[in-house]
Amino acid sequence: MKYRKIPEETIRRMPRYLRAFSTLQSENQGYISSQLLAERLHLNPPQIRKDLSYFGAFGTRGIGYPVQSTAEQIRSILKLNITQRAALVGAGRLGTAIASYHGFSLFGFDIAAVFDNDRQKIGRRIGGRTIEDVSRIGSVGSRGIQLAILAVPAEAAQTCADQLIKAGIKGILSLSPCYLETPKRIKVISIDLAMELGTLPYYL
Amino acid sequence: MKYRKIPEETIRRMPRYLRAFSTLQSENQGYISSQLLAERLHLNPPQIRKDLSYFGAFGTRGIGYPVQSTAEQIRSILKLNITQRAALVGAGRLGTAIASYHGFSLFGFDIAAVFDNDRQKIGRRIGGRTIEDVSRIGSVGSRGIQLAILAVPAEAAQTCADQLIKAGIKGILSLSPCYLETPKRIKVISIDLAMELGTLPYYL
DNA sequence: CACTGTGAATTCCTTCACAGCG
DNA sequence: CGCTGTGAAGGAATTCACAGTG
Repeated sequence: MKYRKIPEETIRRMPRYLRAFSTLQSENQGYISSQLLAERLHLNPPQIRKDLSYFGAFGTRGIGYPVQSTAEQIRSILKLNITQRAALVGAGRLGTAIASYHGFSLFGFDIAAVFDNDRQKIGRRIGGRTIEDVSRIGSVGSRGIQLAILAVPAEAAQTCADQLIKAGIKGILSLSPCYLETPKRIKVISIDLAMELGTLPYYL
Repeated sequence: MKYRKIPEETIRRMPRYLRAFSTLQSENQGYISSQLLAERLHLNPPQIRKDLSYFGAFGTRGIGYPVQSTAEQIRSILKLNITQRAALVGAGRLGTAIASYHGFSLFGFDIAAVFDNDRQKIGRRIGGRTIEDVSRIGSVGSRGIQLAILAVPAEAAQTCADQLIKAGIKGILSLSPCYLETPKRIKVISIDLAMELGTLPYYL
């Protein structure tokens, strides 16, 4: 396909494809058609074919997509073929839940550091990591950490984000209910549970 | 404006507007222009004007939107002018974090019940509520609970969802990394932190 | 005059329909 | 033949440009 800008929405669906292909890998499936994959993911077959085709022709006509190699392809497109180290900032209840959540490893993430500003918490261990003083955030650059998960109170979020960016962080997943002011080169994904829940009553 | 279908995306932005207007209320601002609001929310002014105009003409030409009454309007559009009771299913680390998160109250949510299947946890209190046995989920209907937050392991999510729906739940916010099979009348919002994080390395 | 409200234009994304290939 | 890959069509959301109004 001649080059066309890859839609943002396609990128957002890629991890879904990867999860599906990972599952198929563990089921030892050899091939999967867009039809069958669509049923699993509740998408339309052409959507899947178009999405994947943005990155090249992975499929075999008449048969489908080879599970093994397509999984690898998607992993390398998303740069998840190498272990991605992430720092977790905030070791409160939410941070603790995240630190002990094993779902990240499927995508090759490694929560390589946990920071907090509470003297009580520093030095304690959660999810197998020792909580460090937030003042040591500057060390992430030298530790090969480019991503951060922010699970701090809204008031602290902007300050933490500033420190993280100064320390060389390139992408942030924020769970604080506020907008972060960041340079354009930094990719920020923001999730606010209350806001997501806020749309539900409308549909009642 | 003659009737036009309200875009899904507009609905998704409404809680953002509500949060902004709530803040403006507490700052005792009388009016706000789409221009200024757009700067706060990092949106374009016409976007905001169009979104709000789907629900009627709330603004005053030459001045802007009256903070107090627009906030009330949005609250009633989203059905957040009345207290919305929600059940939390799963009192693990994530559930505990959610139970003690105060951000929901800004939108008028009340976590009115917490369920878990772990005998160890039943009877204990988190976030001011007593954890109930998941077998009592059927009681939500009679307790005026129409919404649920699902924070259980992926394996348990579908079963819980089925029980919730049988009990009369109309909307679900799921934090489990899996697709829920539900009747079309049920609104489901699904958030998978690992998948959200999964897009970040792509942009590095 | 400064703002909102809104058709029209544009951009973006999805779906279709079928050509192309194993 | 059965599937993928893709240009073209269709649909949805955003942005523009300006008419309308307190």
